[in-house]
Amino acid sequence: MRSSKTERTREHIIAATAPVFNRKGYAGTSITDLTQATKLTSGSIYGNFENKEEVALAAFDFNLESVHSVVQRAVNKCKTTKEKLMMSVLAYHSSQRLSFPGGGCPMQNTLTEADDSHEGLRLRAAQGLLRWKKDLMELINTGIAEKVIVADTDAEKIALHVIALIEFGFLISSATRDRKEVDKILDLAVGILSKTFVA
Amino acid sequence: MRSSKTERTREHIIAATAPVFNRKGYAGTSITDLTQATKLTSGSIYGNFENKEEVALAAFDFNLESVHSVVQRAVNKCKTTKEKLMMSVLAYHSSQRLSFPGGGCPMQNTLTEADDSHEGLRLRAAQGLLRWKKDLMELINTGIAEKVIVADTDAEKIALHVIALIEFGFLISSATRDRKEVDKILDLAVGILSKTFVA
DNA sequence: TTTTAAATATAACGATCGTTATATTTGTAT
DNA sequence: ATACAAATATAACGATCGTTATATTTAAAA
Repeated sequence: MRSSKTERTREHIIAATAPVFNRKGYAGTSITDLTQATKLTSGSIYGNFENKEEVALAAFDFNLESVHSVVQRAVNKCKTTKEKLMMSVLAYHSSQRLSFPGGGCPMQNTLTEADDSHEGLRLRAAQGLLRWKKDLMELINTGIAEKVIVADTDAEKIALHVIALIEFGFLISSATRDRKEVDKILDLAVGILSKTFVA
Repeated sequence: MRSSKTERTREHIIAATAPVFNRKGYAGTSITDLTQATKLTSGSIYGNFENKEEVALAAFDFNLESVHSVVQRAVNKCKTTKEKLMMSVLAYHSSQRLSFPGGGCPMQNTLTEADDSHEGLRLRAAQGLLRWKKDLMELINTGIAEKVIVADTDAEKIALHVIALIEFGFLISSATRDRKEVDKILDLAVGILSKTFVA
């Protein structure tokens, strides 16, 4: 029988190191960083993971799921498709103050670091982007079916446009360290969405 | 007299290491990477730079200037303000095949890596973003003065919107490794710009 | 409670990290 | 051509890198 203690230790390592990886990147994170974040020794970490990369992959999944579930929870509280779509953007608004992992968007962080090296990480991040796009497109297409979004809307275009602006929100947040700047960008995304709504 | 040989060596180091830093990041680039890229020894590099960070800062400036000058050259070939604005986006189009430094947008790479650590790099990248925004805003405001852009256009909003989409173009390029995906995003930026033009 | 296997800690490995002291080569000015 | 200073190479430094072998502790099964 697989010990439940083992499972919990593994998940403790992932949860504790995920924000470190997101802040310092794969190359910038050392095993010592992992032992400090987990209060465990390197032997213990290597007893639960094959190597640093395996921890990084699990940490990335954890970070991506963190963002996704936080947004999804906010979206699921909304009743109408229109409200859900709006919340898909507004969840990132500073007024929401939802608990995203520190250090920006894990997807963007990973895609910019793992250009050629770290192919495993790059693939996972790319898949995350596709899922995000798919989720938004499904919401948009539902809206079209419900006739609350104009029929000839290009769902993929709108989805990518919205994602682009949210990602830039993360970027400008790193640059300015000013929450309000993010909100200005998100307003643009709201504007893009609003234009697809039937009058 | 400051030897011209010295100057040239310094610039050789910068030019040779700039693409390495852009691809592998600051933490991911080692002194050995620098000696291999320059065909020099570590002693020679430390004879011309105080430490790794100083090389990285110079390399970042070089990368940013590379992108900026390539785009600026294309923009300056255009006659009208409208054409210049369009070229500010289309310069990134895959059909242009201009020589950007490999590894994506140096500004985005640096801002995502240097969240808390590497404050010097972060500040430089933030300044680069501000300059880019300013350049675009000036172009837009010129267009307004010339009455080719509608008077109540919010220059800052449009500039940020365009930058956001171009940056996402770099990101999606890392994710999909497909040039055509970038062009789809740039088309959105063209659309944003077009809507500001007077009929 | 005893046995036993798994989880964790300890301690070390060779390799590479960024950096520097020193030797050698090179270019420049006389 | 010689002397001298600057540029570069050589070689090493201590520190830390990621990883592993081994010892110790812990928890589950009997």
